Amino acid sequence: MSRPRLLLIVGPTGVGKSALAMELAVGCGGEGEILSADSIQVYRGMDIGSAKPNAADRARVPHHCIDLCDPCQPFDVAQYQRHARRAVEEIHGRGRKVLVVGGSGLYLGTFLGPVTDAVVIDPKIRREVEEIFLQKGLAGLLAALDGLHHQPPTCLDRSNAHRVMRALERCLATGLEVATLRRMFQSQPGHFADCSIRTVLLDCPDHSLRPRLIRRIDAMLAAGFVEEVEALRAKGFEANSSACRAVGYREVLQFLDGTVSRANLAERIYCATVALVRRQRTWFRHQIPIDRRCQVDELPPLASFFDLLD
RNA sequence: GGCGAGAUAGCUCAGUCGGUAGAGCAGAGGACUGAAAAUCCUUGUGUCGGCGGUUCGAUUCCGCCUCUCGCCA
Repeated sequence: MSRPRLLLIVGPTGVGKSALAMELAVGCGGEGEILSADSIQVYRGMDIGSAKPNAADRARVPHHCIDLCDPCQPFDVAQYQRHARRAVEEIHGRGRKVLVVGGSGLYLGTFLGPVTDAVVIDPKIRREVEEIFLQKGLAGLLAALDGLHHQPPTCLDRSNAHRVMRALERCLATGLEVATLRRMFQSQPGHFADCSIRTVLLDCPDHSLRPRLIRRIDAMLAAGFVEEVEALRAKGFEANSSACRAVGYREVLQFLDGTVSRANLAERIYCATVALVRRQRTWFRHQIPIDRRCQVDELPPLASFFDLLD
C-alpha cells in the first residue's frame, strides 16, 4: 500500500487558495478531494464570514473538515487532528489525492510536525489552574509554575496567561519541568509523519490583495453576514470566545452592540483582515517549510502542481 | 455678523500650575503544545494651526489671524 499523498496549499486569507484547489481537484482527472485547514470553517453556521465553499463546489468536489461542530461548542486542534487523520485515510482508501487548503497556521502545522502531546490533563488539575488564574491572575500562575522548577522557566511566553496555564497544567500532571516537556514534545513524530507531503505557498502582492479583500468584505455584507451573526448569537456562539472573536464576526457583533456604526463596519473588518494577513505571513515565513512559492497573478500551469503530488 | 468651544502622532484624544509631550486605535516586526481568524510581545521626533508679544525659556500665558464645530441672530 502506497503512502497517502498530501499537497498543502497555504497562504493568507483571500488570495484564492480555494479556487486553485478546486481547479486542481477537478483538473487532475477528478482524483482530488479537498481537506480544509481552517479553524472557523469547522463551525456550522459560520458560513459567509469564513468564506466557506458553497454547495455547488461541495457537490463538485468532496470537502472534508468543514461543519464539524456547533459554534457554541469549543473546538481545538486535537479534535481537528483526529478528523483530518480520518479524512486522509478515507480519501487515500479511495485511491485519491488530498488537497489540504487553509490559512490556519496551527491546523496546517498538524501535517508538518507535532502540535499536541500525549499528556492527559485531569479535569481537576484544569479547574485548579483556572482557579489560580481567577484568584491571582498571571502573577499567581507564574508563582505556581516557578515553584515547580529549580529555576524559573524562560522557554515560554511568560506574558501570555493562556500559554502559562497550559504549561502549568502539564507540569502538575506529569511532575516534569517545562523544558523537559518541551524537548519531549519536539522530539515526537508528527501525526502525518507516514504521509508524503508537499507544500505550496500562494500569495499575492498587497496592491492586488487589498482591493480584493475590500470587494470580498462588501460581498459578505451584501450576502447577509450581519444576519448570519444575529442567528449565531441567538444560538449562543458568544460563549465560544475564539469563534466569536474571529475576524469579521467580532466586528459585526460590535456593530450589533452599537459600538461600531454601519458606515465604519466594512472598514473595521478590513483592518482586522489585513492584520490577520500579516500574522499569517509571519507564521508561514517562520513555521512552515515551503516547497514551492507562487503568486496568484502569475500561476504556473496546473500540470506543474501535479508533479508535486507524484 | 455676535458669543462660546476647539486646532497636539495617519485617526480619536490626553497632557504640560511655563523647562520642546503620551495613551488607545491604525501601521511595522516578532512569538507560538488542545482558544490559533485566538492569545501574547516589541516598536512613537510630532513645524503641539499661523504670526507676533511677555519671558532666560512658550506647545502651555496674552494679542491678532486662519480653519472647524456648536449656539444665537
